[in-house]
Amino acid sequence: MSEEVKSLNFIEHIIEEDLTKGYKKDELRFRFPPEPNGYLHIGHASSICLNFGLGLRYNAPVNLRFDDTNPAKEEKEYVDAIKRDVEWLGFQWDTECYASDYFQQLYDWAIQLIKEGKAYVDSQTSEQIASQKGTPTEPGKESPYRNRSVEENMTLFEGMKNGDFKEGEHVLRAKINMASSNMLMRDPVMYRILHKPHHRTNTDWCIYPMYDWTHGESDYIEQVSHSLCTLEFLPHRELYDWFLDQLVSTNKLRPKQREFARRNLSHTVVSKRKLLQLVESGVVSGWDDPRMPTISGLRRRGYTPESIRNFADTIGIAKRENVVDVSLLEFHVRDHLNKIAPRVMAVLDPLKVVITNYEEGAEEWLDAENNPEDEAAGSRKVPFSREIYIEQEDFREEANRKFFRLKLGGEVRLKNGYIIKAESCTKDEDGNVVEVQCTYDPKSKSGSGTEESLRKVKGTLHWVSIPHAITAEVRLYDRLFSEANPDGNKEKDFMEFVNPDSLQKVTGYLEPSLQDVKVGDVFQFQRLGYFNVDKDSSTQNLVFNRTVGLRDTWAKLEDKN
RNA sequence: UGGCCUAUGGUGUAAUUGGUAACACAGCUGAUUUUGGUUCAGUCGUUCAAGGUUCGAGUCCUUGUAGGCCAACCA
Repeated sequence: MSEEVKSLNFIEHIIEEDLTKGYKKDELRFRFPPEPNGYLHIGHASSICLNFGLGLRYNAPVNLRFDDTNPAKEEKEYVDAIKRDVEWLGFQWDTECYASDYFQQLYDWAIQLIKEGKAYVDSQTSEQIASQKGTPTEPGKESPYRNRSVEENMTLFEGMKNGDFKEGEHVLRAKINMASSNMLMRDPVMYRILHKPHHRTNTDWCIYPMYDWTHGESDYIEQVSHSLCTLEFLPHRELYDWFLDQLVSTNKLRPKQREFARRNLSHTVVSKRKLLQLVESGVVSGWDDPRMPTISGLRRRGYTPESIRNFADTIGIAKRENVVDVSLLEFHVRDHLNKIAPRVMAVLDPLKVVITNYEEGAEEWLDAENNPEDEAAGSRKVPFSREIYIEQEDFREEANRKFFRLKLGGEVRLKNGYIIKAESCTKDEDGNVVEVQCTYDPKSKSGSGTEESLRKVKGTLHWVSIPHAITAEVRLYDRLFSEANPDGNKEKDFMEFVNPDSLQKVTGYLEPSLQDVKVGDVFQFQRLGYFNVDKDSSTQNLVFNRTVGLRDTWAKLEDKN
């Protein structure tokens, strides 16, 4: 296998340059640092693939670190879900880390800053502090508490830690520069009081470090060489570096933060807050609703880890604003499923066909190939009888030459079966066709090798024998949002673009081989799309999700007319 | 009216670091096909604008334009 020459993204360029400038390869270390306050989505998948991909590329360890500094929002449930998702995507972390493991070290370092006169306790309200912050165009004002003595700061900070104060009474701030053009450098808060139990440290602490005071220091503790985050953290870099400047020792590796653009996907939203809103408003059934762009939603929908990784690989990483078309994701899942999904026959919108010259009560079991892309997949038997279902849209009383399907007087092959000819049809009082009467050519059986079986007819239809069919609930999904970029509109809230028809449930008639499927099994319902077995499924009540439809050039042709 | 970031086909990303603008998806033709799927062949279309440096600019410089980020005791 020859190594394909693959171009590097800008992060890889940075690393390559660092390697030439003295970094040693075994010093490289990365991390994926989610906050456990929600489920991972496709945007995170991109970040996961970036960090773990780098780990694979450079044979470097990658930590999974939970940024758990805000007990008000974080829960163990999310920790577990995140671990499950990363593993499912196929990655292995080196060490499972928690920012909360560093609370004591962070506290000790904070004491050090206080002693060096680089941090102080501010006793104003958050409103007062905010009002002194200034604006991007005006400098801020210094707090009246900015020049407290080290002793007073020490006493107060210890009091904060010991629970002597109520929430909001004091905060610890870094003493930097209230006139900085970077708002984050205007004496940022390092600690706040929160009398809330933490999912790991319980009530050990009632002061919690802020993101900026935690993240770079955690990277430093773990000796992460390249700390990659999204572009909105770019202004934080100056502060990240300032904090590191205060405590980095020269014999240890100094982490560097670099930023990349988050990936947006068309026809959906990728923001935990907005996804939470969809869950809480009941628009979707939960974080793993198959319409959700969460990793758990995609998994339930039938996406494979390979397809998501290939997608992330293809879209790459860069610094500009982007909205990736969801059709690219769909391409990758089709691409993978085409190779692995067994083919079966299912009818979702049935029309009864009676084969008038086929003996009543007779049945035969026909050979059917499981996957033309994979000979090793073998074959199975499907039952055939006098009465079958085909799709409503596969029959028209009359149609032009472009219509390759069944029409009166026309012939069509039943997949894996016989060539049939439509002779007549019956309609209900509204004029809808309710049954088609056909004749079949007994010598045209698929694979029989007869001259008739080799005849070419233009159309091939999938079908299912009515007496043998089993039923299932089939859930058909459409895009969750009607707008390509639902959160790109300044006047309208993204919730206004929710597609009310994103879920349609129908009863499907399936070939009986589907009786014993397991949750998660994937299939191609021939000519319809890829489907998997939903977790709501039981032996009595099968439930399938449509992962994605097949490419449909016929539908496009129809749309044009 | 501050600071910072970004700008390459419809979409996403490349371009040996100043040397022929390409890859994937989408679109369109056609061939193959017992899935209007797959596969194969072909096709369409790109450097935000204006100046400048240079033998040569997507790449460097200047100015402009457009978009984004920054004023949580969130991350």
